[in-house]
Amino acid sequence: MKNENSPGIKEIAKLAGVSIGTIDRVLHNRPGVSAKTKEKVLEIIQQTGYKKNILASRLKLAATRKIQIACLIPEIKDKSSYWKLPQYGINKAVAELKEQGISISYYYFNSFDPRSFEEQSNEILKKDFDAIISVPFFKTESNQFLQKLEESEIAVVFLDSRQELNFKANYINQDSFKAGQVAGRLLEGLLKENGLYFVINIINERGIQVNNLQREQGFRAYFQSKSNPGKDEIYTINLPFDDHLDLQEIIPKVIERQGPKGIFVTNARSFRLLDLLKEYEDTELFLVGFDLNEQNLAYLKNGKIQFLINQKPEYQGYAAVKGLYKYLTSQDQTELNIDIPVDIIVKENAEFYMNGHMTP
Amino acid sequence: MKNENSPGIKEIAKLAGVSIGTIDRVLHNRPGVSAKTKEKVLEIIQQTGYKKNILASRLKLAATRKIQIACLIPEIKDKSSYWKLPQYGINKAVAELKEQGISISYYYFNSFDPRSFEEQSNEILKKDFDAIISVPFFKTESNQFLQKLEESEIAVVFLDSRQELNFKANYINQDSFKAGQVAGRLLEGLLKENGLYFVINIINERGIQVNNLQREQGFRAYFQSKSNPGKDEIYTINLPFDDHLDLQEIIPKVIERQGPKGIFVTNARSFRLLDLLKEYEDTELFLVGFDLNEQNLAYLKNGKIQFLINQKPEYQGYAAVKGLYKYLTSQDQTELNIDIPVDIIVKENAEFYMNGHMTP
DNA sequence: AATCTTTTCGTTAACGTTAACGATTAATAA
DNA sequence: TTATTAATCGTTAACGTTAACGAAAAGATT
Repeated sequence: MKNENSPGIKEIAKLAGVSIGTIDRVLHNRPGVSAKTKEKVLEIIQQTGYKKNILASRLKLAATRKIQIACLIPEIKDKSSYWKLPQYGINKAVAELKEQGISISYYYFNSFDPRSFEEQSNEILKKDFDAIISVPFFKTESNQFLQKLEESEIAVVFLDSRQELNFKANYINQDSFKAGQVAGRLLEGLLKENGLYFVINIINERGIQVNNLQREQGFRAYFQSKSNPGKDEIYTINLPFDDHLDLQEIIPKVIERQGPKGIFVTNARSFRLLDLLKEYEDTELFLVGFDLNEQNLAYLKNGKIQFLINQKPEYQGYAAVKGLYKYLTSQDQTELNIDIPVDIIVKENAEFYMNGHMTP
Repeated sequence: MKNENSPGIKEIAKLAGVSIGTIDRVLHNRPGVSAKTKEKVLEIIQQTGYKKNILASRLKLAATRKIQIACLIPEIKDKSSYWKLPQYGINKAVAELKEQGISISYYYFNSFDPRSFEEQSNEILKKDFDAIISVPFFKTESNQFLQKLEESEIAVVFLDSRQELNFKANYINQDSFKAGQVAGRLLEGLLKENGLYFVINIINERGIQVNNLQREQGFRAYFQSKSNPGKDEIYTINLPFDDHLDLQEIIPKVIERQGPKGIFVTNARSFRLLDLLKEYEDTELFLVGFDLNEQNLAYLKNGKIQFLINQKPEYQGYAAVKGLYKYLTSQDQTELNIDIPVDIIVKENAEFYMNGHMTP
């Protein structure tokens, strides 16, 4: 059962009339080989289509120097923090790649404080990491970080959200605009023509997040693209969230309107809204929200939330590590940019997507 | 950056006071080691939690004997055959595992002829395969096949559908009952109370397929579980499909009824139905179907189909190979049984799921 | 021309596992 | 007892890649 295997370094050496040491030097761009022989070797590599055996390579390297990845994400304050989810996926991927020689180091920043991001990113730069997984929360600070990383040729993958930065980076995240469009489609199906809609942005002291804004834009774009646009009413309500939500604004605008209403909450906190709307249970609300946290799932189960959109945070982390491994071992960058599908969750299919199910 | 690596075979040998050859014999259950030393070695393996390095193992073994997988699926007649999709995923996984030493051999049967399944499965049994990927289309023939495979301890993974067989096997497929429930939920959202529904089973000469039946059952179960069951009307129509669909039955029952109607087509052929209903365009139909074939997607795009359910056929094949590899190299069976999520597809998120997107 | 640098290259020992091949000891037969 | 066979075990070379080490050749310096 011996097969015509792809050529190894030994075959290349024989064909080029040199030793495997020289081939290795060419492959790794190390000095100590004359221009002439280098050219010859590269030609043979081209012709034969030599591909290094990652198995053998990692077997050797895992014992000497691990692939070191740093992960810089927001602090995980409580047990149900969103950021536990990508971390779960990252840890899973690292565990799977354990014997390939890989290590992960976590750094945390305060998501209300750009300076903490800067401090932590500087800590990372002091070390000798091969790649970074992070989140483009703060525009200027992310740009600074990217600039320094570009100089030292360290790969970066951003999770969760995307914004225009001055340096190219890799993104594994959901297209929030498209997610907003999907939300529009789903609510329209429930309300039909001439619907009444409310986009609820739950904002913090730093204002609205880029993800949420893009979701709203997508939502509105969906209704604009209808054959009879303008027949629907869409209102945006920005609710500040510090300790608690203040419903002063929402009560007259939403509750006191007649007929069915479509509510689109652009972040993970739709459950907060519903917690406070308990006393208005007779209002006919249709709600689409984001993320499969415990509270949202409870409302999905009892029918207060019709649809949830999942952005597969666990898989984002998982895919980032796997993608980086592939890139660092094979120079294959294709898996570092993933447009996460807009998963639609209803009561009946919710279980599949919980507990960090890692299937596509 | 040298790390406390998990112990290798050499450490075990030293601790047990024997040579690595003996350890290897114990690990592979090969003869030539006395009961006493075997016991001792096993104890050390227990204590240290030794795990073999798959990297090194496959590096060695890939050169001598490949992992050989046979895949027995229905014939692929035309370019848009459903069975091209799992095959795509299988080939992708095999390509990724190429240097690990793996090979795939395809066998095809005629899905209308159980005897062709039997013949092909006998062909497979003549060879020396390590594992089988197939489809439990024919109950008695699948049972026969499983029995013979069990004797020779060959692993089996069934894709696509599930039915009760006399021998245990692994399944990577979507729970069709749950998919039917989801379809019920989606159509109900569009029709609201007291809806009028039609379940369309498109059947062939061998009768209704098990998947389709389970989907119908799930659909009906959904409406049974409503708080006010019995208010909805649900009719089942079995349409024979040989060369073409005959709409004689469907016209009076569906088209001539007043008001909006929900249509649930339990297989991939919803486009066939719509092809024939072109002349009745003014009827208010809401349609949920299965599978992202080209024709269904076209109807999704132009709004004739509201929702499609995706069963990720490419991923099923992909996961089968990856799961088998993990099982055959690490005795880890956990990835051989996957309950594929019921992906809900609308016009706005369809693109993510096309072209065999392999992300969870 | 002889010595010293520098450049260029081949040799070799690992990484951890596998399995063929011998070597040693124990068990049986003569 | 000695010869023969069987059971038990250690040694070794390989899988393909990596990189340290040192040898040889070429170049520069007195």
